[in-house]
Amino acid sequence: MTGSDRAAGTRADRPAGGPVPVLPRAFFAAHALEVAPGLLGCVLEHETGEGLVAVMLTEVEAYEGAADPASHAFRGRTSRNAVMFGEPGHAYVYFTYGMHFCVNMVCQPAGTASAVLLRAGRVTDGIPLAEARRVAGRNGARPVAEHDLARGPARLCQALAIDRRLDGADVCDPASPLRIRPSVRAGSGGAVPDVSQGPRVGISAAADRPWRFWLTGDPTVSPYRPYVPRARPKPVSSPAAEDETMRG
DNA sequence: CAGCTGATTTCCT
DNA sequence: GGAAATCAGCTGG
Repeated sequence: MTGSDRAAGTRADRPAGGPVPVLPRAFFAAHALEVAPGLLGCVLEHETGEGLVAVMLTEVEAYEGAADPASHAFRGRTSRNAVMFGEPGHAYVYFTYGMHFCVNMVCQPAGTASAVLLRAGRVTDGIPLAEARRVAGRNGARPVAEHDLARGPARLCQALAIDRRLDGADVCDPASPLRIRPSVRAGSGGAVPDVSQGPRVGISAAADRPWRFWLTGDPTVSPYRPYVPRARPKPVSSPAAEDETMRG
């Protein structure tokens, strides 16, 4: 590497001597339904000791608070969702299914819970590092297609190494390890991809609200999966085992 | 390709 | 005690 001339400088959209471009906090102070489509095309970056991985967002979902039964904040503030009630422009990271992290961008002024779930993106920087993270911890270690690196909310977090330590991180702070840059698709002069809208994925409540937004036709958008209740994990298979209370 | 299942922790009723 | 803003591996058609 040549050092000073091109360090982190593969992009020419940064004004010389100016501040690092990040989305202003006012952008996030609005309603999630307004913020969500505006996030498409923006770039989320996470810088760690391993290096930088960046993804251009291609799929998001809006969540309200008290008025949205599908929101984690629907039943009020808890230790898990506390960040959703705070200042906009911070990351709300939660852990689910015993193994996965998902990341949201907090919207609305402090006191009003609202957020946008980041569901998918296209890795634009640090592809080898993202690949290594995605195959880590697996035995078969089959290669991951480039368009699958951040296709899905938990995969996106794994590619970016986002975990609960980043819950509350300020993505509007240029000095933050996790930050978000403005859209690269606006004003480029080229064709602007269309935004599609449809129901949110994997939720049982308010499943009819079309609050999911994605870039039409983008291969990194996750497949739509409606909510389906799962059958009981272990149905009775032995006739003599009627004593279900035996576990104490 | 559609459908099902295990993994595994946090939160809520 | 059970569901959850999920994913990967496997099965069968």
